[in-house]
Amino acid sequence: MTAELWLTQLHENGYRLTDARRAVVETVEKSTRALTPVEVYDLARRKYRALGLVTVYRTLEKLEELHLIQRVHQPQGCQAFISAGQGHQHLLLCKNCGQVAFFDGDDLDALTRAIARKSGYQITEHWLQLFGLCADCRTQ
Amino acid sequence: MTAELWLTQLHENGYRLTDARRAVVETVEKSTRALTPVEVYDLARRKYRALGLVTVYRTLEKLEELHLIQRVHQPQGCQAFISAGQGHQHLLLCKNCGQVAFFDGDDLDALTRAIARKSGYQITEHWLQLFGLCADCRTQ
DNA sequence: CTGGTATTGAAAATCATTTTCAATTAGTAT
DNA sequence: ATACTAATTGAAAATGATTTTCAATACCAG
Repeated sequence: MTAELWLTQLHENGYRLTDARRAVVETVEKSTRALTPVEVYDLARRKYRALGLVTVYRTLEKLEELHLIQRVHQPQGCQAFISAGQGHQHLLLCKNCGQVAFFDGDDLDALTRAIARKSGYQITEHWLQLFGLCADCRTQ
Repeated sequence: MTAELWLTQLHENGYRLTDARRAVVETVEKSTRALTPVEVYDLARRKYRALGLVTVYRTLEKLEELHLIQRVHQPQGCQAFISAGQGHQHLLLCKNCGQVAFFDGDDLDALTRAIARKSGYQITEHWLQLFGLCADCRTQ
């Protein structure tokens, strides 16, 4: 996924392409760690000085709506966003540097079925997130 | 876990027992769905009218610190708390009524090891949360 | 009972997010 | 190209959640 593709997605969904949106998209798309709206604002203003924080919020909203980014939940807070994975993927977060990796192939079907049987719940969704140290932080 | 035990825990950790804290503890301990600070405030004020919202925040903070409650992350927000499960347990949330159930016995070791190998991360923690419909909501 | 100190609630401060609004601008139709 | 028009913009104000400040109160050890 490149920034160009994200912009195309926006355009195809009826949104106009502006310098403000380009700056936000390029910033978020290339980040390998989750960014808060203010962090996006600070970084994106290097590309487009006139950018307003409100526009960052509004652009993030649209990107989330198009499933191009996703919110990251962490003990310290839940305001940060990262580019979304492809298909059904989960997050792996480095507690030290904040680096985000994706993984798929989680097969929780057996677990889910067992829990459903015991609890009487009909399970429709799951959230799984792993925390740890990335390869770089591990060796330092 | 009863409200009395929570109060004992607070006392044993050097905190004083007050009417305000008793009202908050009794409210949160007996709830089967996650409550936001304002919800706790509204409910607890039925027991202790003079309660202040600030005290609710301060008491929730202490209960979380003692691992008697835990924050619940949901798509609509992450400000709600629920009584914590025993040991290593995960949450199962009803999307309709908000009812919370706990489950344990999640064996994610095999999955975790596989992800660790592929990603190079050293995995130290995981968050797993299931969503669905509770038995009651399912049949309505 | 008493005294020292943790705790209280109200008000103000802070921080994150949303709304309002007039000016600008992207992109379509000419 | 040019003009038009609705979407988009940033600033300021409003809102909502949470934290800090502070003087008054009340818990509880002695």
